[in-house]
Amino acid sequence: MSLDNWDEVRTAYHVARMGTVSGAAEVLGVHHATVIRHVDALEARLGTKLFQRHARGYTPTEAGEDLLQIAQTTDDQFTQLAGRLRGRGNTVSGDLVITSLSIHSQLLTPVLKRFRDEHPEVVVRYLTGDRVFRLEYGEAHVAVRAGNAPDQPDNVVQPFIRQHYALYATQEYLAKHGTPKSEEDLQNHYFVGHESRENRAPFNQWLVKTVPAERIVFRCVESRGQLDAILSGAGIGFAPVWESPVYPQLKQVIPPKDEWSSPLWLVTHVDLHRTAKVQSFLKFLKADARTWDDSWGAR
Amino acid sequence: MSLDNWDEVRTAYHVARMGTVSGAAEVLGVHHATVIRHVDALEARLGTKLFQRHARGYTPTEAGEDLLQIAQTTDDQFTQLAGRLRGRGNTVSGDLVITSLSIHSQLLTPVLKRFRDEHPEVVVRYLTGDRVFRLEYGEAHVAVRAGNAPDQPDNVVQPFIRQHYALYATQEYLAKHGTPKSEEDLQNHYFVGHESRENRAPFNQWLVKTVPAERIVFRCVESRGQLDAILSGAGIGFAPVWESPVYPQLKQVIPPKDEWSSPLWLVTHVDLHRTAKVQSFLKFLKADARTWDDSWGAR
DNA sequence: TAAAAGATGTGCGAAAATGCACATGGGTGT
DNA sequence: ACACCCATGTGCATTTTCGCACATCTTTTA
Repeated sequence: MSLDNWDEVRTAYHVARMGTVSGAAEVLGVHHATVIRHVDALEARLGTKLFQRHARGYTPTEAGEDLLQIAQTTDDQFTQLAGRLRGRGNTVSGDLVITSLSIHSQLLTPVLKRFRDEHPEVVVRYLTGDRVFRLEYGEAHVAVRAGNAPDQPDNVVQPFIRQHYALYATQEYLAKHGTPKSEEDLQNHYFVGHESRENRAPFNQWLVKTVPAERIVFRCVESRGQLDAILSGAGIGFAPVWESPVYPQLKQVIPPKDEWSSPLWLVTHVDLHRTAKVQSFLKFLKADARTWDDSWGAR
Repeated sequence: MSLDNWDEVRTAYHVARMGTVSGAAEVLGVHHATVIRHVDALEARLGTKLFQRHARGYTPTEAGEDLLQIAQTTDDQFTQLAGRLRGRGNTVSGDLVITSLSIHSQLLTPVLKRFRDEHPEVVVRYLTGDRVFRLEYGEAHVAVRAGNAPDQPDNVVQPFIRQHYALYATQEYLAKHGTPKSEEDLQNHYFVGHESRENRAPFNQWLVKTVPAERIVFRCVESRGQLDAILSGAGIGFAPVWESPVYPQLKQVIPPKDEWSSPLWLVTHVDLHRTAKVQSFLKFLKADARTWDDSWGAR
């Protein structure tokens, strides 16, 4: 059995430090009767006299000196802790956890790097993966989500950018199968697509609707896998327009259409949305994003 | 401003450890509503979210993790402290502080040494000096006092031994001035006595009454000084009978009288009197004292 | 799919802790 | 020696805190 009342320890600590009940009461901002009762209760619980009572005040016994020393370090540590925690609320430091689908890694990583350049005391943790990291469990501060606007109750959702898609193929593929002359001509080509026809991405819906199923010859669940398939010359497929500059071998077969694009959302948990760290990052991210549209020629 | 409510920290600590409010409430033995209110109050005071709330429980934020670590060590230290303090009440260990006048040092030191042999985990601190160390201020556990029975309200007083005094002189003095044949013959000798005629020691009162003032030629305040004066051959004087074996050059001029003797008292503060350590020492001391009377031939 | 289990969160009555006033008692200084 | 000052200690009224019951929501299981 351990000490189950830390406030009484704190009271006894101040009594030992001050030497008098009255002095401790003043420091603690409580009535001296409260201090007496705390000390009495603590001594009764421990079965040990902590103080020698006399007319000049309370003198710590051996046990009281022992407690004084322990509680002194505790008080120091708590003071430091309170300083850290209070400061943390209004400073941009510590971990900044961002999450998104793997496909957005190349888009976000440079921004994260630049943000860290401006805030060196921040440790960026960028979580990507198949599963969606949940803000409710404190797994991330900010999430970048695609598709329809999320409507989780405790999430703060902001529109980020529209993600424009176009149809790409490699030079190698086009040399072998020719370049589609028109959209009708697409029916004679081979495609890389999503494994499931049910996928809600707008360009996937368009593909399913436009092209015969047997022409979608390479299907992946992961966007990254689809990109790899296109890069290997397996067929024509969708890729974000911002990704094409990275792969010179990709040729744009059909330019982006508005109906293919899907919005990206910035999502934060309501508890963390107001913190300086998150606000600072969101502001930085949106400012940075404004420069993207120009360089890609996307709206 | 620091953390002024350690119990709330303790509550938050258990929440962080358990991961759920309900779990923490069970461990703490309180209602889960209390836990929620503690955490809310602590977060409000700190201005920082400590936990991410969700349907599965409370997940610590960065700040919560920080608090968890600090409070973990605090809990460990308090547990150890409680163990030490609880044990101390019933075991014979730690400091044992004894005080007496300097004159009793040679009497008590051997007993203290033997007591420590039986209780090696005890550290004996033997305070002697001119001033009386006060039990009320926790300066000592046990005091050996001479004279009338002390009647301080918070002190537990027990009779110890009677201290028998006799008149001594050195061989050298007796060779020079002769040995008193009778008590009347004392008037022709020289004496070592207390500086003040008012001193309440019974043998001093007897001396003042029996011997002309001009025959008390060497006067000291300290008993030790008087003994040194006798040893130097300055005159005849009183010394405790138990001290004579230590100094072979001392010769007993007149054997002890009951009216010269003064009682010694064992005094303890009421708060410490019941502790095992003090009780153990008192018992040991009284048992040891029973052997003294025999060897000194005193009653 | 529906129900059961377990978690958080809130209004209200009960209980406990607190503050206040006053008594007591020793220490200090004139 | 006396009075004043400061500190401890206690009964009582008040404020605060706690526990209970119930509502709500999510996850899991039948």
